[in-house]
Amino acid sequence: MSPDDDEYIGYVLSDVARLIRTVFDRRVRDIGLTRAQWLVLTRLYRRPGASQTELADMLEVDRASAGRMIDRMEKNGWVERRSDDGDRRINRLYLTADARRAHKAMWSIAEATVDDALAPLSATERDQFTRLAARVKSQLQSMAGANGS
Amino acid sequence: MSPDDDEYIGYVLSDVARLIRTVFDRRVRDIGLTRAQWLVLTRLYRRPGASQTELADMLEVDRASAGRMIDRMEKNGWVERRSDDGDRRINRLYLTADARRAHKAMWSIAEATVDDALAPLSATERDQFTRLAARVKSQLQSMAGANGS
DNA sequence: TGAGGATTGTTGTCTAGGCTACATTAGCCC
DNA sequence: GGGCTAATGTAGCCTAGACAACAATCCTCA
Repeated sequence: MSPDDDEYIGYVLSDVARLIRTVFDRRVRDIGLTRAQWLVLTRLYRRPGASQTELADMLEVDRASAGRMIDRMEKNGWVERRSDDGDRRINRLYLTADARRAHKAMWSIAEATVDDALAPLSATERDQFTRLAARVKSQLQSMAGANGS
Repeated sequence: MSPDDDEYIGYVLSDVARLIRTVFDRRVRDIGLTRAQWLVLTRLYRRPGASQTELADMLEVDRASAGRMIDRMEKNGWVERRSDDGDRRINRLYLTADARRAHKAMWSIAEATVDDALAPLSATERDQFTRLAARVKSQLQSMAGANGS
């Protein structure tokens, strides 16, 4: 493998993720949510009342990054911060009615986007691809968790 | 497939790419280049004297994004802008001696990182994974090129 | 009970990328 | 030549994420 090889898996994976984000964001631009924000939405839809740290864990993202995401989404009326009785450090997060309504629309766009992206693959290949990617992901998670190097 | 499924391929792929970037950047932090900057380096190593637009095309990235990347790398002494004789709009890009030296080191770190990430897969599986990802990528490229939707 | 350590969220500073609008410069064609 | 169009790079404004440092709060244990 050489730096000259455009098919190097490392390149390809970053590209795939960037392209998915770009395509998805373009498709849903008129709704006013981005892909990353929609991920927040799916998480809070399932677990309303989660704290910011819990949300960050679910998204596997920095606490600070999650906090800023919530800032944006709160400003735009998608998410509400409510204080926790009993622990004044915690913000409990809830979706607004608008957000709950948008959830379904966004999900079907997301599904269609991924379906389109995977269209060239057969059902079997999709399955293989998904399973292989999941294994790579969990390997990376342990590498990232192990404090680098 | 439901929003509740953490193994949804759409989630997994973004996660894989983000984790690779994080792990790689952490490993090479002391060198002073990030993964994205190292990608620039590999491209200019192969094609010294490329214009900014050509570089943007090679990276499949916005012209503006590429321009800012070059700003940062020029400031840090990795890249040089030289004006073109004959077309005053164009900046021709060249690596500095430092950058050419760093190229090899970065490449082996990149290779090791990807190798580690793919470690759980057999040789055959790696191959499958790479080929499947490449097909998904080219599908996404045509989707992104086709002006969204 | 009170001191020290852990947790939670925020802020600052950085890279990275996208889109739009724009000035400059080339090229082409009348 | 002169005017239109295309290409090039830049700047402004936005999201997104990482890391570090910090204040407020909570918890544990001596």
